[in-house]
Amino acid sequence: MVISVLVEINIDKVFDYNVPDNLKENICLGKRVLVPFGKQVLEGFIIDIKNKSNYELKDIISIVDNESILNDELLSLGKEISKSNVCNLTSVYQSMLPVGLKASKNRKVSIRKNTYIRLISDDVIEFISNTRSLKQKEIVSYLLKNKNALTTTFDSSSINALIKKGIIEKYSEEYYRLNDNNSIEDLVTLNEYQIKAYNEIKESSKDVILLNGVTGSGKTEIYMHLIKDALDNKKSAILLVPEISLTPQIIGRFKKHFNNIAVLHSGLSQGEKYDEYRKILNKEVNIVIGARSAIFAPLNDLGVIIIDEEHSQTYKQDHNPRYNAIDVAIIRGKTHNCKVILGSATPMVEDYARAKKGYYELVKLDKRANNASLPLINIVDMTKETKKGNKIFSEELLLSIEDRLNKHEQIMLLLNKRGYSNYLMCPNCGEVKKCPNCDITLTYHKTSNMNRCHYCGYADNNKEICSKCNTKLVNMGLGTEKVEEEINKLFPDAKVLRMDIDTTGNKGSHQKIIDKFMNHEADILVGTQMISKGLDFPLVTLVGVINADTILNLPDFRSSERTYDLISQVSGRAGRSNLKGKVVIQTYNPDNYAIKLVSSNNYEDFYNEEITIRKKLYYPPYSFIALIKVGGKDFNSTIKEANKIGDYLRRNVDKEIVLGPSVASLSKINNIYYFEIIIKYRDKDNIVNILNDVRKITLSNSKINVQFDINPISL
DNA sequence: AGCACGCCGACT
DNA sequence: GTCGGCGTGCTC
Repeated sequence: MVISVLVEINIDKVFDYNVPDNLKENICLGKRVLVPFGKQVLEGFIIDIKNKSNYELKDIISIVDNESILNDELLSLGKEISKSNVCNLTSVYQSMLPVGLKASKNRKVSIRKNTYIRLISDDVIEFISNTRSLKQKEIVSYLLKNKNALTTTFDSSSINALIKKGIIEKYSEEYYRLNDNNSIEDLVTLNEYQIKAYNEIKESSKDVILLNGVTGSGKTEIYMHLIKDALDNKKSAILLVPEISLTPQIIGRFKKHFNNIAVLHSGLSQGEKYDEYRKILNKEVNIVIGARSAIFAPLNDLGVIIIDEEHSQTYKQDHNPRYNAIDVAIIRGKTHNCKVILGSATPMVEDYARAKKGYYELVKLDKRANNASLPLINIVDMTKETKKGNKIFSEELLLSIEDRLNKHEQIMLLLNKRGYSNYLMCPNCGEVKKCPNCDITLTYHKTSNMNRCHYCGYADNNKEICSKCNTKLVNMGLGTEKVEEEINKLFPDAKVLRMDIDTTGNKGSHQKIIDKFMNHEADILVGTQMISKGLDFPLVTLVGVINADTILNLPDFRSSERTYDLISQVSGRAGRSNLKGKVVIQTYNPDNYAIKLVSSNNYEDFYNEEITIRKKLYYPPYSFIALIKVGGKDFNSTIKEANKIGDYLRRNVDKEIVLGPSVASLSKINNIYYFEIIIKYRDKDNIVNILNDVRKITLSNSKINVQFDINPISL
């Protein structure tokens, strides 16, 4: 017997091994095996079973698993993902699994076991009447009543004596680190709007349903009812939630109504994740709630897949394999013949377009469940404020902060940290230099002193003067740390918390900051977009967006969409209770449609504006985008290779647009130079095939490293 | 990924 | 002469 093995290292080749007779019986696709590999010993997945091979074969060493850990569905799903995302197959399989089940020779995740004792003798009654030891009598009579007992309940010498006499035996049983069996409460009944949406979902004949419900409209309750329906039909359900929203509160809400839930997210330890996953493998759960990779949960008979906050960027993995959990959900939905529900208050423009075109079902939920009013949104024109000398905070924001501090209410200040990527802006009129070809913000490169377009490679060096009003341009770039510092200066008595990548490095620190703020141990929370999602602080009555333009001016065709998303989300943080909320948005672009329309809470109008721009410039949904990144140590030879790839693509595509290569946004990392090629295309299959060819060709070129990002979430 | 092989310069 | 630098190629 010969098996094909995908070894744990990311090598783009499959290796064949011979299976010795004594192991044949337990060979199964999707199990892991231990194999000799050169001078190493590695683990790998069995991906094929056959009779012969063209190679001189070595024997496998052993079989790691008793049961397959990659079932047939995952095996073929992995192949599909590796092809459509132009990436290595091993990495796809590995990312489907928790650490404890990945192929890896140095895996160190243990199964927790409890040791028990139980009776094995038939003459127990006789033993009790004959023995003199009180302790042993106590153990035996306990076991007559209770079947088993933890070894720790009794002292070990008595236990050992009983084992020696053949009365009892020790055995061990696995247990899960996280275990809860709550009493279950009935689901809350839906209000009339929720029922209408629910019925529309149930009656739809479409595979994918976009549930567009404003914040607070009660989407979660609808999810619960859909999940219950799946369970009632003896089927299972997956619910994906952005990592950051997977708080104990939201998990608790589901556990209140359902048993048999496995939870998968990065807050768990490796062992906990391993145990949660094993609950799925052992068919002990029928609901999986988790972040991106939970889409691979090997549940059988899926009845529904729900993706909450479907516009969230976190569903796309930002390293290899760059899969998008929504795409995976749709594939799995087809295989299981179950519906995929995409929920959001601010859907991805692409998905909304698909829904409007009828590819997806569009279900709307416009009413807030608890009749809470939306906060008042004020837009402050920072060009006017700059003239008054207010650089970071506008008068209005400062006055509002002071007012809330006096009333002992809380304040959240948002500043997107990605202000890092510097751009030049006119402080007088807010003009930002854009590429004449792409309508994309130019990025200022300090080293070369040039403004560059990361899409097409356009560059100019007019960095000094605004083309509209001849004012000297300023370099934009402001961080949360600076804001915290300024607040401390201006309001020395206020207690300030800061939440960003730098203050949430340790496990649990994220939750700690949230808890502190919740307990009113601080008055002001300064943070990046991580403060914008899902948090519910009843005392927050003011939200300030320090600079709404940081995202708006990112060199990315989705920058307006993201600005709209972020501001509408953070606005939802203000006035969640009976206290009236206020939002102050500081911007140099008060007339920008994304900013204007978010203040009137009008997604539909925003969508209509955005989609015309997308159409004009042939951006998604009117095209697909593929990003090819070419990295190499030597600048000149790398650009040469990148050009070769560009030429190859231009030769092999027809109507599709190939842009670049141009210098990547991060042009040099660790002394490796990066260039980017962008393809805008319609014919998916053709491009995927060509890109897989490019990958094959470039793999043998050790001078360069080529990465593919299909439908990148940011450019 | 890790290891051998091989082709160069530097050094006791 | 020989030690060791790392670029290249191979592992069923």
